[in-house]
Amino acid sequence: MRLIQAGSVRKPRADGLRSRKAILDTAVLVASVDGIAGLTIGGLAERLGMSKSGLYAHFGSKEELELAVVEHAAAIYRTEVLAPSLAAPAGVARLVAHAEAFLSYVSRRVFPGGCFFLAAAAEFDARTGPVRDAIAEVLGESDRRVADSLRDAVTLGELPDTVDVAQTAFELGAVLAAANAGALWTGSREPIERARVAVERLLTHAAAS
Amino acid sequence: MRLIQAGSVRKPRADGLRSRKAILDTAVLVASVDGIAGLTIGGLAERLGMSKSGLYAHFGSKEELELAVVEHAAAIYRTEVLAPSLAAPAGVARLVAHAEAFLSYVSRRVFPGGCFFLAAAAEFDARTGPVRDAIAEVLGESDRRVADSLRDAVTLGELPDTVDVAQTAFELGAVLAAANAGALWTGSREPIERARVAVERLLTHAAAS
DNA sequence: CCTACCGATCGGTAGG
DNA sequence: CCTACCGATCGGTAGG
Repeated sequence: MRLIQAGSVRKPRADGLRSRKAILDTAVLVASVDGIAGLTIGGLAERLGMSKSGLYAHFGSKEELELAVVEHAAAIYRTEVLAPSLAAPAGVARLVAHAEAFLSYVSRRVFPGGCFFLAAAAEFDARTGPVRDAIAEVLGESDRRVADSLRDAVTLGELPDTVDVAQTAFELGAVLAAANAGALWTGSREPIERARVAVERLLTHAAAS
Repeated sequence: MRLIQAGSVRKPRADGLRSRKAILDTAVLVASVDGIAGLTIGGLAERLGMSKSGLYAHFGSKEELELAVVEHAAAIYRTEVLAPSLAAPAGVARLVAHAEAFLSYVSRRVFPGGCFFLAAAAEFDARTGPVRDAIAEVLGESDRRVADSLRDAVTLGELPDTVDVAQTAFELGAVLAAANAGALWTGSREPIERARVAVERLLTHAAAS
């Protein structure tokens, strides 16, 4: 029995994991600029100075590579955006922390092609399959962080219970996505600052509703 | 002198123009779903039941085809979104007409992959060249329609002159783009309705500022 | 991790 | 508009 699929369950060596990480670091950069469909095994291998079959030693197929790339990008997104906001106190403070973390992540160009998951969502909006599902999971986590924080703010009495949580979450998400798109398209920081103003205005309006 | 580039200046026959239109109609549909980079001469030829060299009779290169596709999509966008809003009276009415025309265009799926130019902007935000420039031209026309209408509204006394035109235009654009992205991603009409609510709220806020 | 290969498809061209 | 072709590159595999 042990021999069945022995290759896929065997423990990778330390340098195997290191080279897997090196591959994914590069793949995530390429995918953020050229799109996930823009990833090619050959192109990636050349950038890394290894052969195509060297890549196939780590990922059995293109789709496995794509999934690993999305998971690698997810870990970065959680570290850069979701973790910092969770460190802030629940409610309005966490909502503001989320917006600030997201705008910082966009303007620091953590991914050179802007927010990996907004780009991926646009690329995969007409497709189905495991890659789309993995992208949806991360987008869902981010949206839930916003909606949950709004609900917490109501529970804590920071916002009135007349606030439309889903509507406010939609508008906050719209403004953050537009900051990303605008910063990429124009190359300026203006969209980032406009998003800050809009978030503040949205929260002021929610507080007065 | 007349013989130089005689081929490219000769007058196309009527059926040549008809088949060119048929090619572009199909190409625009494909590009809206798979992206402009997802267009292939071979794939397009097969869908149209013609040979690859048949396509090269109309477009000398892939980039020429891409430019023609963007221009064809631009004509549709002007007809569906920019023309209807221009028919409305200047000011707030034209602004509302623009938003309604855009949301209608998105929810009627004039392009099956959603707004052609928002998708194209995401795809080309890291590139340079004539295709990006053609996309930028259409996005600029649309943004100008919003900003001009806001300024007209101030001139007409419909909005106070304390309104921040650029900031309001940013927020309106954000909400319309989010309606497109959300409708595509979720497949529901909810983002369209949320955008309507947000536009109304934005205008109410601007009127009271 | 490698070399060496596979069939399929890419954009594009020659010649009609 | 066509057939027939070009070199390059795609994802993937055999065998080491």
